[in-house]
Amino acid sequence: MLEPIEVEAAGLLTAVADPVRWRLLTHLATGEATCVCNLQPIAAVAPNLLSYHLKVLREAGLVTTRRRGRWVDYTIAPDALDRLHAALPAASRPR
Amino acid sequence: MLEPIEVEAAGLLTAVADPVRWRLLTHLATGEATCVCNLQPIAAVAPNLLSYHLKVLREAGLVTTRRRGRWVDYTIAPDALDRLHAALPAASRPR
DNA sequence: TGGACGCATCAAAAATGCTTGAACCAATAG
DNA sequence: CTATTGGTTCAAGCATTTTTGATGCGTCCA
Repeated sequence: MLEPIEVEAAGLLTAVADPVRWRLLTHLATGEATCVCNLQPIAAVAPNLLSYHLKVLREAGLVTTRRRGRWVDYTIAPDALDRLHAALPAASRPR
Repeated sequence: MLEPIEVEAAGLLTAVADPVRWRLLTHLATGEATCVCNLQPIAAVAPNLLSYHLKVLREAGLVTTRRRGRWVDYTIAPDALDRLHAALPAASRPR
């Protein structure tokens, strides 16, 4: 019996529970839009693999993208950090 | 190049990024020591599997155990929730 | 219009994590 | 002692993720 809240929580946490994605999100946490080429040295993985990890963050709703000419800028979602903190276990959660 | 802080963070988050362990920790978050037999209905998994998940939480330092007769009580670590919040990505983290 | 650049997608391989069944240990009860 | 109860550990199977190499797609520049 999997409650919706814990599926949501576990899903969000899974998205950041990876060193590469954690680094990416930590960098984006400044709020600045950053093109993939500038995220490359932060992720320190192959380009296609970086794409994969960004997709995971995107599908978790933690980042948004916007094409700018040849580049694609990634931006942290406004509520991303709040949602992550809310996803952590906490005392006296209503069941 | 994996920095210690992100290994620690990813490790902690991985430990809670599982529905069963998330439920366990959420229950323990009240601070009450609880024997495995009482955690059983919360986890809703086979006894040995519950043991496995508790071990993961234990090795992450999120819970502690104490034997009481035939039973083993699990308690959330005092700093567990703080450490989890600190493990989330945040803006302007010192590099 | 051809080529280069930035990035995404795909399928298959490798790694990791979860689950299961059985055996095992510690503590109490009979 | 022996049996039972509460938990743990182990090895193997299964599923999900992560990684890799190749290919494709949109945009810009010459």
